Amino acid sequence: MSQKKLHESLKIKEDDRFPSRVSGYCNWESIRLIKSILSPKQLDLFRATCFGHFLDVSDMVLSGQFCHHILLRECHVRDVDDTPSTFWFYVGNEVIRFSAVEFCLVTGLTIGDSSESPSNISKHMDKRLHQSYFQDGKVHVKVFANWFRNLGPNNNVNDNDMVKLALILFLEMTLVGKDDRNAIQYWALQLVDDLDAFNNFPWGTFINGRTFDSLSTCLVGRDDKYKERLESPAKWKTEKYNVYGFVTSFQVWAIEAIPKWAMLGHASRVNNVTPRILNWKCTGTPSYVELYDNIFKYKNLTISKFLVPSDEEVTKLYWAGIDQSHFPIDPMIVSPEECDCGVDDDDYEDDVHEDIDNVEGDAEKKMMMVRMIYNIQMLVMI
DNA sequence: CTTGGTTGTGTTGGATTTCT
DNA sequence: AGAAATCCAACACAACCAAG
Repeated sequence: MSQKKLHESLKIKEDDRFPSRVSGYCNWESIRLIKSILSPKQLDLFRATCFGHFLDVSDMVLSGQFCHHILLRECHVRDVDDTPSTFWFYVGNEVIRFSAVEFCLVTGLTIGDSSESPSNISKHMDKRLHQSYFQDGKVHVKVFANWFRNLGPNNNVNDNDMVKLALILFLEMTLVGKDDRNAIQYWALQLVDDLDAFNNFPWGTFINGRTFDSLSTCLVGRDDKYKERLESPAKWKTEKYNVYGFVTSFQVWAIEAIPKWAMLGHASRVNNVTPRILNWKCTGTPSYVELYDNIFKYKNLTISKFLVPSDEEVTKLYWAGIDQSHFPIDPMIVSPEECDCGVDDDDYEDDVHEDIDNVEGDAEKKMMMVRMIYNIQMLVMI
């Protein structure tokens, strides 16, 4: 992969990189709450669900600056046929990939068919939980969390319901990661009443999609905004954005992709199990400049281009939905001329279609090559 | 020790988008 | 069109740290 091309494909040019404050709505207080309120028996039941392993996640402090540095290095890429959306970041002198593969290996959440909309799935289910605990009224995340907190450890909610409500609490506060003034997703409260259906739901696809949407839009247009702001008389010069969704998955992936982060002491390996989110404790929140000086300015940085599942991981249920041939091991770099920057929305669709028509043959060939190389690499690794 | 800068976090008004 | 849901961003504040 030519460095020059990679450089040109950056969504934000090197000279336009800007400092910013970053926060996420992914709140791990849910796990602390659940641990303090559920009985040992209820915790065992929770542990057996699709979110059970998250009980063992260590401290997860978000380093907004670390995430920001990576997001600043996003490349323009072309999606290949039905390829699920994939990020490529130009870090050091190479690219690193964040796709559903990485999300899956980090979180242990299943990737699967999500053709049917979630609210449709639970349409026919009754609203028993909603009615018995909230009289079918509005339930905002904050209200729900407070209600849960006030239950205390000695409540009279039965074991099964307690586990179901805890699942929703974790889903809303941590995985979905949104403003806590928003309402919880009522369809999830219906779905959870059928635990089997809930456990089999492709949460990985759902949460990854949400996280991807937020990560891919949070920087759009912000470099220009930053410049404007610097020149304006506004008192408030700092750029700031919030990331929705499950940012922790992005950070833990980044820790594995850029080993220097852990070497500098910002994260420490506490385990060697699956999924990988259980292996890391995150404590460091170094500044933007410090990160540049110690990590991002280096061109010979050691990185992991993409995550490769271990022998153990390929046997896991959550891995079953992944078809690796759908995930290119090299980005389909798009040059600035082909990118959508500065193109009006109306014209954009047509432009894209033209582009695809022009390069379809090449893209096909390239993908075949990519898949071949990938298969060979996989064989070598095994 | 103080000071000033940077960070994450919490709270909030209000703008924007989506739903009905 | 109007309401509800969702998101943006302006603060305030405490913890931390490095320089003076």
